[in-house]
Amino acid sequence: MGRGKIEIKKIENRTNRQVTYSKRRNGIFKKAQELTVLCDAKVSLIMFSNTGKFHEYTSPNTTTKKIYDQYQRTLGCDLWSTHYERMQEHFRKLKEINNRLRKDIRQRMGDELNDLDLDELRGLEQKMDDSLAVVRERKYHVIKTQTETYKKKVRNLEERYGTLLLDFEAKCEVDPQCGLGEHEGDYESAVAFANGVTNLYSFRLHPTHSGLGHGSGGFLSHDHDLRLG
Amino acid sequence: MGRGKIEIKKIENRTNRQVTYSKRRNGIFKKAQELTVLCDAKVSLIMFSNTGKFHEYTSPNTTTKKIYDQYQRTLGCDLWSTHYERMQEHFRKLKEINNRLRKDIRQRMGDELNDLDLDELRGLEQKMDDSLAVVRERKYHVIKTQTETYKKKVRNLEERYGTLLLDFEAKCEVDPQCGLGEHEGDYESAVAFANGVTNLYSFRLHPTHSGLGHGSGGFLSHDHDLRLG
DNA sequence: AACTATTTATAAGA
DNA sequence: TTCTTATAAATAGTT
Repeated sequence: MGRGKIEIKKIENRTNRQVTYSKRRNGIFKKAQELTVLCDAKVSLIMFSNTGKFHEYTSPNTTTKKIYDQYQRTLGCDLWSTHYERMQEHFRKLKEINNRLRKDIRQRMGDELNDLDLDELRGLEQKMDDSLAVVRERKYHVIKTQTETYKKKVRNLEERYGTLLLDFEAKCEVDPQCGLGEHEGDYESAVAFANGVTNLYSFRLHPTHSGLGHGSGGFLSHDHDLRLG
Repeated sequence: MGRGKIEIKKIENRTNRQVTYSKRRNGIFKKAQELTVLCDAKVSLIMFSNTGKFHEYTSPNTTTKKIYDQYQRTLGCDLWSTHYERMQEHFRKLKEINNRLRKDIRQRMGDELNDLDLDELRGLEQKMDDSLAVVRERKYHVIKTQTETYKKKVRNLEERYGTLLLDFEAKCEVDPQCGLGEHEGDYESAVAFANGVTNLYSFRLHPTHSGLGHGSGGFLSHDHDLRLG
């Protein structure tokens, strides 16, 4: 219908194709609208041009979604249903796992023990006992590591302080006027420092204290708050 | 286009409407197909007649679902997207909860303790210790209950057996021919049964056994397998 | 379903 | 793009 008959095959001229698309698109939309009115039909017409441009016609009194829902009902579902069902299945599994985990935790917390029989209770107790041992072990390890670290720091500081003190003593012998009055008689402790003899240091500075307590045993007691830093 | 011009309004004659629907439907489908070829477009055309009959045209090399996906992408979501996104959000939350639960369990099992500091370790230990106490308590309770139940059953059976024995003795006195030879001299144990004196029964029937052991203490030991039924 | 007189759509040109 | 118009195509009413 036009000045000349055309063959139904892709129009190679870009402009021409676009013009034809535009014209025929309007033609189809008009026909769809007419069909809707004349025959009281529901139509959903979605088009994407070669260039990705989108146009649609949907009969009044309905929506694209409604038509698609009806489409799916008519064809006995599809489109989303498989995807949807897979999601539902995934949900189901996740929830199941979740519930198992929750139950496990609740049992390990001592709730919800009522449906466990004696064997299961003994198994649970055993597991928890083992796990508790691991946690204790780990805690002791952390305490030990921290203690060692601080011991080393203290020793290092003591040594450096002792060395400094010795340097001062030496300097005072050469120049008696250097005036470290308040340190007189500290030579002994300075030597001790230099050798890292902590107990002497502790005893001399705080004769009423029992020292830092390292190596005195019992520091692994789990009721003993040993935060060191 | 036809013998006469028609007004675009619903055709009231049912047959006429149906015929027109059929003719024009084919017309639109043909136009859609031509558009697809001429302009290299993608078309999805879904129609429901007045009577609910369904027809569709979809361009080759595509599917209704593909076109709808593109449709939604183009319109920036809709139709399913909100639902879909809600599902995704739900998924995310479930997974997160799941991971928290898993981590909690792993820590309670003694794995993955490395990122806990001393305080957290002490807290965990305390929790596990408390929970373990609850589990032990529950186990002891189950053991106790089971033991009590079986004790009662044994007592009840003893009593019924004893009563039966007494009845027999009485019957034999009235009719000495009743011939319970193998039970002669059992009167004493029968009375004992009737009074529920288990130890006597046990002792007389199995003089080398120490009885059922109830009330002997130590049966609450958790290393003692006490399955009773 | 086929026919066909007419209306409508549109290809090509402006 | 849009308008024009000659012509192809669609189709309303009829058979």
